[in-house]
Order: sequence, then C-alpha cells, then structure tokens
Amino acid sequence: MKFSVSKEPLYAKVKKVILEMIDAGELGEGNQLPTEKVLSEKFNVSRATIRSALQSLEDDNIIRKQQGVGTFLTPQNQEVKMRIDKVKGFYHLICDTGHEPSIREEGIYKAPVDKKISKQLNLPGTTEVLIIKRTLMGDGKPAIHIREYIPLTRLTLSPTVEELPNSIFEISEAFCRQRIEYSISEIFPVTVDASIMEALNLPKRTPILKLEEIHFNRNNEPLIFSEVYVNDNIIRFNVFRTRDRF
Amino acid sequence: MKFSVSKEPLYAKVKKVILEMIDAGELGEGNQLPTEKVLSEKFNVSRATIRSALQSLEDDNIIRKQQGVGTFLTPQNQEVKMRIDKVKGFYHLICDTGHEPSIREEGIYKAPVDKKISKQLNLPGTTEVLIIKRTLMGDGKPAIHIREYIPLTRLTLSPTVEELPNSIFEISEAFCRQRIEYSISEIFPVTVDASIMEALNLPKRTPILKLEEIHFNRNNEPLIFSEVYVNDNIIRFNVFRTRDRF
DNA sequence: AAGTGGTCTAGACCACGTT
DNA sequence: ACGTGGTCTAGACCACTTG
Repeated sequence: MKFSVSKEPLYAKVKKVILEMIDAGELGEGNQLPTEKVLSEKFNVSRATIRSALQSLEDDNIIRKQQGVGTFLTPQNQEVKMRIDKVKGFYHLICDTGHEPSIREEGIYKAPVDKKISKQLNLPGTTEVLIIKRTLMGDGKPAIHIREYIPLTRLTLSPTVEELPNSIFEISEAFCRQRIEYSISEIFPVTVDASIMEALNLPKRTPILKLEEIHFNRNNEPLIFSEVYVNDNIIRFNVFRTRDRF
Repeated sequence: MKFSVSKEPLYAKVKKVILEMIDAGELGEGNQLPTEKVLSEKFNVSRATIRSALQSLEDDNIIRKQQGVGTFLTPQNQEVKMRIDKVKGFYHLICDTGHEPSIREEGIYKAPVDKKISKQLNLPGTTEVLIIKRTLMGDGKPAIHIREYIPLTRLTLSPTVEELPNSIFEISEAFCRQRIEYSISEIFPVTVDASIMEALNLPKRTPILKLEEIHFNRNNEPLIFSEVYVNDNIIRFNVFRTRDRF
C-alpha cells in the first residue's frame, strides 16, 4: 500500500483509504474489520497510526470497537448524518441532507446593538453592528434562516450582498481578518414570529429550533453573534452518544 | 508525583490531578499551561500519556491547544456544562445545573405497541411494550418528562415503581439483562399537548424540546425507545464546536 | 488459553506560530 | 532560529471477551 506525499497526516490518508474500501465492500467481512495488527501490516504503518484512523472513524460513527472482541461496521440504517455537534456550516448541511443548496440574500443593515447581543459579545452599548439576513434553501424551499450580527469595530471591509461567501467562517476571514476558532451555541425551542414565519414559509405558531451562536477567535474573544432558525421539515438534528468508561 | 494502584488508566488519573491543580490555581500561569514535555517530566509519565490526558481535557472544553503556541485554559465564563452531545443521563443532568434532583414516578403500564415505535425498534406490530412515565424534578420543579418504551420480549423481570433505578441504563441492565452501548437521539421542537403540559406545569402552546431516543445493545439491536420532554426554563442545551483540520 | 483492543513507553521528526 | 504541539514508530504489557 502506497501513499502520495502531501501535508495531510498519514492517519488521515489511511482513514480515507479504509473508508473507500468499506464503501467498496472490500473490508469488513461479515461486518467485522481485520484486527489492528493485520491492518497495520496491510497498510505498512504502525499500530498507533491505524488506531488514530480507526478512532476518527469511530467518532464519525462508521465503526464501533469492542475491547477483547474486534472492530465492527455500524449498520447503514443507523448512520447519523445530521449530528448537531458535528455541524461545520449550515450551507454544507443542506447538501448533506441530499438537497440542492442555494441562498436567498435578504439584506445587509447597520443598526445600533441590541442589549442582549452587546452582552453576549461583551460590547459597549454604543457600538453599532452589521446585520446580515439570509435564508438557506434546499431544493428551492426555505430550510434555515440566519441572522449574523457583526460589530462594526471588527470589520476591516464592508461587504456587499454580492460579495458574501456562503459561511460565517469565510465572512469572518474575508471581512474581519479574523479566524473563528470555536463556537458555542445554545439550543431553544421557539414559536415563530411573523418575520421568521415569512422567511421560512411556515404556518403561524409552528414550533421551531433556534440556535444562538457566539463565534470566538483564538484569543477567546467573542467575534460574531448568530441567530439560526431551522425548519425541521427539511433539517432534523441528531445526537449520538456512546457509553464511555472514564 | 505518585499515583495509587487501581484499574483506572494512568492518563485518567493524570487528567484528574491536572484538573485539581487547575481548580486550585496551581497550574496555568497566565492561563497558559506548562508544555507537554514539562508536564510529562513533572508527572513522570510519557508525553503520549500527557497528551491523552490533555486531549480529554480539550474534549471537555477545559483547555484549548494551539499548535506552535501552547496550551491554554478556557475562560471560566465560556465553560459549557450542558453539552447535548455529552449527556450521560438526565437524572445526573439535573445535578449539573445546580438543582436538587428528585423523581416523580407516574406509573408503569403495559400497552400494545404504537406503529411508530414498533418501526423504530424493529418489532412486529403485535408486540406489547412496558411504558414507564416519570418526571425528573429540579428543586421540586418539573424539569424533564420521560416516557420509556420497553418491549415485553426484552424484559427478564417486571419492575415495580419502587424498584426503578434512576436511569434507563440501569433499568436496562437490571430488568433486561442488556447493556446499552450507544444511543441515537433526534431533536424536535414541539408544542406541548395536555399531558406534557400538566407533567411539566407549563402554560398552553409553550414550545419545548423533545428528544426521541433509540438505545442499542452491542449487537446493534434496538432495545428501548424513549421520549424526553425538556422544560427549557430549567435545562438549556449547548453545542460546542471547534474548527478541525481533517 | 488465545486473541482482541487499550494503555504506555522512549525516542524521532514534522508543522506551525512567534521572535 | 526556536519552541510549541502534531505525527509516527517499534515494542511491551494490560484488560477484556470468548472458546
């Protein structure tokens, strides 16, 4: 087994190859993978590297390991695609559901900062924020309505509607020159108000999921606040939990 | 540094000691931890063991590592306690919010299986299920209403209300002789119906979070179905996401 | 008893960010 | 150039499940 030279670590390449072989049915006789020792010999890497690759596959719920027994494929019908803790961006999420993604831009405004948001972002009450409203569509149907709140003090450039990238991560890098390192979200059930109702084309009083997100840079400073409303007719979130020992 | 003999792995002990030292303010001068090399010498363990301990602390959002820079404490006010992907049991969750937990038992019934549930648990439509209804209270106020559905075919003993342990994991082990290895949950926003409204003491039309959970044994067989209704006045869920490279 | 995954070590080199 | 965390190796022993 040979691997191309690149900056990607070995275990990541091994992971990809194992995934391809699983998909091709070449691995997992009777749903059981070869032992770690056998795999490490087959791929000419150390057992530690194989374990890194398998660990990553287990995190993705592709396989499951049992000490003293072996490594097994997770049944296809139990694959969990929409894990809420694995969301890397909502635009990409639309694709993952098998829908054709598009974005309906609904405007960019400047406005004085709301009290709640100034508190979340640790801002003085006098700051202004840039508000970006957009709805992500799946197959032309409204799936996720997002409102981003970016303090003007963070902006190095003012975006126009045409220039906006798909995700808040790209927006932050392009217009704030700041990299979002991590995000903390709070999950709420809410009843839609008139504007959300309209954006997502939902009937009155529909209960929907709202996420309130704070995005941080590597200095632990809050950069951007987001409100995300999810139409659960199109997007449903899952949680996957395993028993852990310590 | 010495460690007591026990079956707990070394990295777990090291993790605990590091946590204690962080809480005592003995580690993290200027919010930065010593380097992995220094820590491995201080604790007399290999760097790999230190890395396992730190990895676990990073998963818990206690620390954050930056390649080429160092390891840093997460600010206290950004600690995320109620991570929905880290829930190990709802009874324990009440404690974590700082509330005094108690359980209000609301009965054990046998009933024919509902079509939706028979599908989720892969059961013939003729099976009967045992339904356990209970409300978890925080400081005497209703916080979480749970309905467990256990196929009678899985039961080796019939529980009485008095015998019920706190968690579904213990119930499964005691009365089904089956260990729950992992669970898959789906998250819904719903409007409370009359019975939930009463159980959680909420006004009409309150939107709340519902979790539908399937618990599996190690053979990937679905064992138990649970419906969980969460009063978000008391319990609020969070998601924590970091940027990952591969 | 045999075989699996889990833990641990010592040492090496690489990739990244800062100086 | 330097120091940090990230990756990788080879080998050893432990803990767990099954025959």
